[in-house]
Amino acid sequence: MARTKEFNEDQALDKAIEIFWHKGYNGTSAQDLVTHLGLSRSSLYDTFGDKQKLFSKSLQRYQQQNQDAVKELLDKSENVKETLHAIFKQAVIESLEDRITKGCFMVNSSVELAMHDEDIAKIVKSNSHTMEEVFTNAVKKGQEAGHISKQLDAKILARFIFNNYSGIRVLARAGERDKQVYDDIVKAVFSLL
Amino acid sequence: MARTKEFNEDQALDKAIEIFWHKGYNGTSAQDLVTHLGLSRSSLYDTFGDKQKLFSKSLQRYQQQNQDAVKELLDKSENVKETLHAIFKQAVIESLEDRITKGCFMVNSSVELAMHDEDIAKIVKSNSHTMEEVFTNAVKKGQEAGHISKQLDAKILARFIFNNYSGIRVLARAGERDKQVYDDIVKAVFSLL
DNA sequence: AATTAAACGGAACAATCGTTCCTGAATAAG
DNA sequence: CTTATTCAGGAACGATTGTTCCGTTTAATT
Repeated sequence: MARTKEFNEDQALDKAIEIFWHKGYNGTSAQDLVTHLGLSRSSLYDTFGDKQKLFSKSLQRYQQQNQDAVKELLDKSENVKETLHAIFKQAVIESLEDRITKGCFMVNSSVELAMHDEDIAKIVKSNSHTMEEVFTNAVKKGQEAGHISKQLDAKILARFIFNNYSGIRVLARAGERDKQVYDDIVKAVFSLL
Repeated sequence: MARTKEFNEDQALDKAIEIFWHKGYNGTSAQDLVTHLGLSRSSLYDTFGDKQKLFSKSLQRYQQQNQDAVKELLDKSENVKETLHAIFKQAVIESLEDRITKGCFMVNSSVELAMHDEDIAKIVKSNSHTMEEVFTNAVKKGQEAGHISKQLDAKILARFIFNNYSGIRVLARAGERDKQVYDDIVKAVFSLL
């Protein structure tokens, strides 16, 4: 029989996420991928098809990783407002720590490709939909527990939260390094919850 | 002496804004520019230098056009909160009307290029700085007139407003066509002012 | 009318793009 | 040992990229 695969496909995908995230789709060349993933050109194309498919798979994997993390945090949480606050604080920390500011892979891809690539558009929409659902359920839970104001519907607040999350990631991608700017936004957002 | 210019440089820049806005920097080829601007390759390069310089000039022109419009609206306004609301409503309308969803040229460029091109990064930062100033002054004015809550500092609210504006433009770029989503966000934002 | 500088169309440039293909070595199971 | 499959490496593909150059046309000034 044949030789077994020597590299882990998921690990390779993680490397692909890194470089696509950093450089974007159009900014990443085939040579970049070969160098960064540590695979030969042939292995790369045999395994993933072409650049577009590799990108699509990378974005899907990124989506799942992030959604799972957020969903688990909120499901487990006994004080949803605090957990949401922690999620935002973490986003701020990442935005400031990251020497090469990458923002959010989903936001970046959405801006660069969603209107030109139907596959990517589908992923972006699926992500928005799921995140809205996750946030809505979380807000409902928080409202029932008395941690979050009932002045606005859960869905409205969920969309509001998601919108500010996107905005913060754009700020990060733009290279904002002043912590006070992020903190001010977070403060304003959570004064509404 | 020499022949006079037959095309209007600013009109050509407006055409450049259109196509760069739609396709992004990397997505726009030299041929795209020749076709869309209606200039010959040689005239284009003689006039604007190279692609990067043309992009940079386009973005600067876009920035000035938008800043001037917003600044004038807010300076003239007698009820800043209502004017801000109108600005957001207008952004929503544009997001929904635009058959080819373009989002915001500044946000798009920021995400695509700010971390890889110092010239663009400078323009983005200058834009953020100016918009923050414009919004801060507007909020102050609204707070003094009693139209906007004084619970949060003007600068905090200004950054908060700007962040949600960015978020909405990302939504638009991602192809969101459900008016309710935008309206919900605007409702939440203005419930805080 | 002669001069001069700009605008033009289009050919041509080298470089890079994503992708395919080939060779030979490596490694597993039969 | 044979066979099957995957690996790496690199040559090569045509297409497209951004850019330059050149010869011609155009029009304002002297």
